[in-house]
Amino acid sequence: MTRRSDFRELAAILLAWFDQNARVLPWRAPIGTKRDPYRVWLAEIMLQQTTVPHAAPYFEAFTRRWPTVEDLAAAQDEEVMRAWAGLGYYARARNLLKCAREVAARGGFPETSAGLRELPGIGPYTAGAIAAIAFGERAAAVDGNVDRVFARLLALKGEWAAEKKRIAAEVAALVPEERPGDFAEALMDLGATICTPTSPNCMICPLTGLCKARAEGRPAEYPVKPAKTAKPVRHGHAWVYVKKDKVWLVRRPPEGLLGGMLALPSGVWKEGAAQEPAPPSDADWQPAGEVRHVFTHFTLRLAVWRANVSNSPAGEGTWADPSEETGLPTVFAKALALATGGTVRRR
DNA sequence: AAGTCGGGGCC
DNA sequence: GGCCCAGACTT
Repeated sequence: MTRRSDFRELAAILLAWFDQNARVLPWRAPIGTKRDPYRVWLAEIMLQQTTVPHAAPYFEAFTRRWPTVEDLAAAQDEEVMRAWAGLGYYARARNLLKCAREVAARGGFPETSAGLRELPGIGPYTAGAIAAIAFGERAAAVDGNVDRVFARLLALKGEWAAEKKRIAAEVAALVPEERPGDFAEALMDLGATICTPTSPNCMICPLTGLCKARAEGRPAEYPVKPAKTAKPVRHGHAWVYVKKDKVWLVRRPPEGLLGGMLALPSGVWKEGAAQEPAPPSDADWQPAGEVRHVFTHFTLRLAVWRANVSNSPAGEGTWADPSEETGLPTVFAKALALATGGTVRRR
């Protein structure tokens, strides 16, 4: 464990840097002013494994449409899933609604990290971030930025899972009594703007004098992470029923990949060789091309088919205007654009 | 500890 | 093409 004296000035240095260099972001408020727990929570959920530029317009749309947690709790599931389309990791949206309803029922957010941790979709990082930023608790918020910053500060070379545990302990010990939320955001801003993954700008880093990786001269070589396994390829087919200017959309089952989302009819996607096309019903199916889409743990090659019909297919579904439809996950938006000659609509 | 779960920008 | 990103949840 690092001796506390090594880093005893770290928080003060970082906060002074933050006072001059804090990013201005939609979910933030001027330093020293009170933060709305609902907005902090919503932003933290949207930002899980998601970049700031990607999440920002969704945050604006959600807070405009549902200004309070009670508003969101009263929303229809389908409306929230539609509004989340394109943001990814759709279990977040499902948990977002569960969480909003629990919070509305209990009359507000828990005000401690331990209490927040009990809510769906709130893990160790998010609980710490909300507790520190919205409630001023002396809690640590260790995200990917903070892991990287401390891997470099300490020049950690060991097994990554073990090093992350050590980092969590180090950061927890360094959170100041005053301004714990600013400390959390300062570390994230430092990681996002200076101590970046591939080319850290040590020349302007306020912590350069404390950084062991910098002293070694090779900061970009940290953190040392295990090699990732190759993605397999899965093949599938998607079926675009066209009736006049409308297309047939279905809703996916509530759990699993793209769970609860609007979708094109699409069979099971299998690893290995391309499958024989097996349309859900007979029609004059014409090939529209292939969509390649990369998911977290596999690559999909989706053959897209189109047929003009005059009646609705069997089963649950709705006719939608493809030029106006914004509720589809990206893979289906791409497939639909291919079949209809349109473009992928995104906010 | 490993696998599941999205999407997009950057190198 | 691989990497990363304000990670959580399940097994």
